[in-house]
Amino acid sequence: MPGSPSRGASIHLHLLMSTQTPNNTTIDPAAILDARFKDAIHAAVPDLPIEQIKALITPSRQPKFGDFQSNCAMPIAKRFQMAPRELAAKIIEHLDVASIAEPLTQTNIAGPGFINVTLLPQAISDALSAMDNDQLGITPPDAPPTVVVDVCGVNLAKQMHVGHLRSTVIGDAIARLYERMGYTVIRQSHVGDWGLPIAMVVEQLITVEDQGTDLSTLTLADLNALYKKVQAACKAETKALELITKIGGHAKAEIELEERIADANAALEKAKARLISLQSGDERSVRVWQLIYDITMSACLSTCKRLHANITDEHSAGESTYRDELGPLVEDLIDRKIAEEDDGALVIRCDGIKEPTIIRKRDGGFLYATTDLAAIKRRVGKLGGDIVVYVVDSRQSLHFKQVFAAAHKAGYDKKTDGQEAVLFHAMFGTVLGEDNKPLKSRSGENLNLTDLLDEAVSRAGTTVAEKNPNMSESDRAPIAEAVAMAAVKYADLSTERIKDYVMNFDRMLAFEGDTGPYLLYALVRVQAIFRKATKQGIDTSNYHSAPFKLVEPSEKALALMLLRYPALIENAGKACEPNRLCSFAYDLASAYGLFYDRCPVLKCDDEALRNSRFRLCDLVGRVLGDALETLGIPTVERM
RNA sequence: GCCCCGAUAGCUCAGCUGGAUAGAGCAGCGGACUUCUAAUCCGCAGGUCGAAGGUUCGAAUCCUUCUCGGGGUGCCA
Repeated sequence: MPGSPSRGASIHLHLLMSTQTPNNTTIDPAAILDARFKDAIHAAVPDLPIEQIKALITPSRQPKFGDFQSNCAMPIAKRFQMAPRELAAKIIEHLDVASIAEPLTQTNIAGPGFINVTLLPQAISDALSAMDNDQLGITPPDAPPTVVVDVCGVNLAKQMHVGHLRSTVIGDAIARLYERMGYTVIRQSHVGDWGLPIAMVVEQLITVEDQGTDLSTLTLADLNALYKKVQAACKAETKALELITKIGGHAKAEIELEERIADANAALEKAKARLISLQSGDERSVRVWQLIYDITMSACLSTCKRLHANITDEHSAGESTYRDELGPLVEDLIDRKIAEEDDGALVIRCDGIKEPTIIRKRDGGFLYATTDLAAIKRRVGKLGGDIVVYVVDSRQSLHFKQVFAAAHKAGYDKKTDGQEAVLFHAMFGTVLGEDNKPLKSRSGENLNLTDLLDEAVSRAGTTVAEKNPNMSESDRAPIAEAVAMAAVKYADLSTERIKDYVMNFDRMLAFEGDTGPYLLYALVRVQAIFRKATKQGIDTSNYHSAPFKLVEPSEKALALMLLRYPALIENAGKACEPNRLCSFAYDLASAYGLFYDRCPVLKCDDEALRNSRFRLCDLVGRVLGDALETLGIPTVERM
């Protein structure tokens, strides 16, 4: 599809049509208003086809305009050459919102034709009561689609760095959002565990083992150092040689370079030979490879666990697991004339994409596009994915555009029932250094993920100790850990994922303002009220069924905020944008902050009002807790 | 060359299908703790939404051109 939007908002449209059934039992005032306005518009403008009617209901920006507004009158008036305010009046005449909103009159029409609606307090209370259940008002679809989420994607013999943080944290959050919506979610970590770079490391390890080194004590840090070393050793500096030869004169330098290049080429040849022995199942090669795999995955999965990311061994589907599928897959593509030979290589050409997708090199080797095609085939055909989301660096955008198109051409995006899966690259921005340049792993010192997390915990520990001088060290440690993870993860999740990301310790580990710790703190304050109540002997057994009484503006604002939760989860999930949920969580916490300041709970003399506030606090705590859980951010009971 | 992405307050960022006076946080200034946890709350100040055109009742948002920055671009992953 030429000119298709690269932003993900509309990716699931066809899916929505097929799986989403309108919920008639909704209590969400915004949804009710939407339905009622559509009816009224239809009555007022019968010529407008029903499927084109949009009620355009949005929360009002300012309290003086009421709680919600409909912006429907202006575009319709434009289309039918009517006066918008007159049309608005006509819509109001046909509008039946008596059960949930204050009666609408001419004074509700403002500006060019906005229709302002103020909800009845009872309607807000009823809606809150209705959402006060285990699901917090979120209803799963009747036939839940299956979503495969490509996350994490670590490489063997390499420590996780900040780029993996993004894929892991954002990917896990997207998976959690889908799970929260009731979809079936399958996480897949496409581990880079195959190919020449790994063979280089295997070759090197076998060499040092022959020299007497005990491999059983190796750590991931050792492997990482080794990886860099062999990468450098195999890199032939042919360009430098050309340059020196061109300038001429430096005979000695020229000879040195030639020697180095010869060494590099020799190392490369040995690595290639090792790759072949590895691929053919040579016992020793495989044993060393397995050792590298185990060391890497053990370290990375424990980092995932520490990050509170639900990525485990069962989610790992390394490139090596596709090795036996690549040959047959390529044969299939040749047989069906989807792939063609070009200059010795095998390529797939797709309409609208200039660059062909190379799936087999001239020397017969396969490439990462080949593996990714096999992955799509497995994820759609075998795992039954209706949606496959790739949470990968934006620099891979052309690659995925090619692979998706190639998969489509080959029909690998068709499920067994013939339905086409939605393939979506949920790209995220490059991690930049303080100098605004991409952090390259080559130049990278001190930016591996474990160091970052340790630093975060250390800083959090200092703050926790300051705030809780009387708390024991053993009590402080888990709090510091949770606060640190909340800070790091929220910093990563709260910005628009497509934008480049400037790596900044102070910002990432800040504990004040719009941060993860702020959200934890808000939750702690909710919970503290109930603890204190018990301590003071205040009865909290009756609030669960207490009617909501929304007296103060701040508690009404808090209530309206809560009601937005179910729709927000759905929108954030379908767009694969966890940052929207972050915004919501922050807004909710802020609304609670104001409520907390303005509305005493324990000291409230009116028992009915006190119970209402208890119930409101309880609901805030559960929604905020649910939002944090959906983001994958750990919580604490005190801090 | 071609393709993709970005540009909003001093700094870091929000801004959902075009809506009313563009919002937060940090930094700055001024207030609020014998009070449900002050990791908090309130107020002040801070803007030519990169530039110029266009579309219309209405544009940070859509279209065109341009500037700057980043990335990618046939045999690495």
